[in-house]
Amino acid sequence: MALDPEAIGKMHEKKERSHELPDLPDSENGVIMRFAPNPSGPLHLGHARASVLNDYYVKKYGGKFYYRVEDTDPKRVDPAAYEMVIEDLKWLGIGITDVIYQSDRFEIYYDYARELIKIGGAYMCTCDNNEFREKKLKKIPCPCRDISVEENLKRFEDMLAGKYAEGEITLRIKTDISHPDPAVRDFAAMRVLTSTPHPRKPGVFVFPLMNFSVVIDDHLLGMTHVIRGKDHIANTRRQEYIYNYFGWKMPHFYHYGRMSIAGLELSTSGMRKGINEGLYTGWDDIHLGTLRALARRGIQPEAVRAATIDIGMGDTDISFSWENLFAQNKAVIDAGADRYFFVPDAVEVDIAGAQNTQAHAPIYPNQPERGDRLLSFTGKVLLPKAEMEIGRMLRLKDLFNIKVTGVNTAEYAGNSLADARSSKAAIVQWLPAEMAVPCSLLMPEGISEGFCEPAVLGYAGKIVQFERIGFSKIDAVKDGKVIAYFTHR
RNA sequence: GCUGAUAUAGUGUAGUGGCCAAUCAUGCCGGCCUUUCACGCCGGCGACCCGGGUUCGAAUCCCGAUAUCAGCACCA
Repeated sequence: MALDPEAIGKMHEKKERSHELPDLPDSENGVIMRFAPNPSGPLHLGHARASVLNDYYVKKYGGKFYYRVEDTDPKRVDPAAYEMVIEDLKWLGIGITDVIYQSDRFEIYYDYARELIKIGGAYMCTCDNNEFREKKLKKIPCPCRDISVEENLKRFEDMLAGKYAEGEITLRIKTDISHPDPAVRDFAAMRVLTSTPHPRKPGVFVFPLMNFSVVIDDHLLGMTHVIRGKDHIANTRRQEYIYNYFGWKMPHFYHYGRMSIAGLELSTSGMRKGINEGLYTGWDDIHLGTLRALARRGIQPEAVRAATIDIGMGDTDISFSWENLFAQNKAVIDAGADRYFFVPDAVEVDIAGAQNTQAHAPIYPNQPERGDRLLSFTGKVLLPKAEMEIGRMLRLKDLFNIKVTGVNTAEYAGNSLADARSSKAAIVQWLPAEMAVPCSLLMPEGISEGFCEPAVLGYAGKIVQFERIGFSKIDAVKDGKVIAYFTHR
């Protein structure tokens, strides 16, 4: 079979709406990157950016992509998140090479901490946290900064032996106490935490802080490039000290700007609070920006991916636009979405003067070969209440014209489509009263109750387009009733 | 307060000194197609934050102002 290469190219052009991201340096032999979230809940749109961007380059250049679970703060671990994140990544189509749990690596961090102390790159600080902070802001070193390596090592082993209580001691990286940026001055690298047991390692009570464990792992795993949010920009500067102490090569770092989403709670803790308070039904509540909420609404991973790559990794702060995501999603789902009638806020209408007949409505107008839906007319139909203005002429789509004569009555007004056109009659969706299936359409602003075609009962889990309403994901079908989530127009 | 970053149409994005009276997508408006307010097609609307400077020439480089954001945690 001969294929026209040009035609294939065009097909791709239409499908791939997102642009190419700029090249990465030192990528000739592949890249090693990672997605390293804190397992505190399921993934949301913000995580999508981090994971998709990194994944994009690993797919582009080849190499490895680690999902590294940054569970070094037991206070911020939701055990359920371990599994949820994996599910979400799978849904998003992220190609994970390996999964690393930082909570499996405490001994490694301890070893490198000892090394760092030995080479004078870190010290064990027993100062009060607030006092240290005040000194730091005034560029004054704390007394612990000058203790000997031997004493530091002793304090370190004492810490591991449990001789210090929570908050009594901190491993600090020796940077430059008068560094112009107060954020980098002798930052903390390890601490004791006994109040919250770690879900995976209940016996551990000495925990590394992110800036320490991240450097150790990034180096050990051979990370070549790191793309992360600009909230880490100061961390990169801090981490540079550790790289330099060990003489390690730094990966290339990129920091993208902040992304806000209009009217949407994006922090995991905020969402959790809302769920606990009953404000949201769960992690997949339609009002949330979690990937599972988007999935439930009928947003496809390809659309999230395209929208994310379209945004790119610029360091400008941006406001995420639902419009752009919906446009991407529409491009993905339209061709696969069969068309059906959904009559919201339905009224039963007797139509006088019409013969019993059958309507043939195309399942997908642009592709007649997909077939028709057969809708029988026997005198009574369901119509959207909003269309029922007395005296108005309506065209029942794929059937005939009527004239509204009362709240529940209408009369036959001919078959001519041309008449309907010339009198500017609205072409409306309708249902035979006897074959209407109750259907609740959940929209962000509320639930629209109505009826849909019986065939929709067979679409559980799929997306249809309710004509004149919009795309909808059939969430559940039970007891002959349809629950649908409105996706977008 | 200190440190750093950013500033192109409603939104997102391209553009790294002349080819930019500025790209693409989305949005909006108009038209075509159509028994959906979908898809598709055609046309249109709409932007270089402000002020200096460098240069023959700046959206692109420099300085300043303003605004926004991030960090200054025993979070990530």
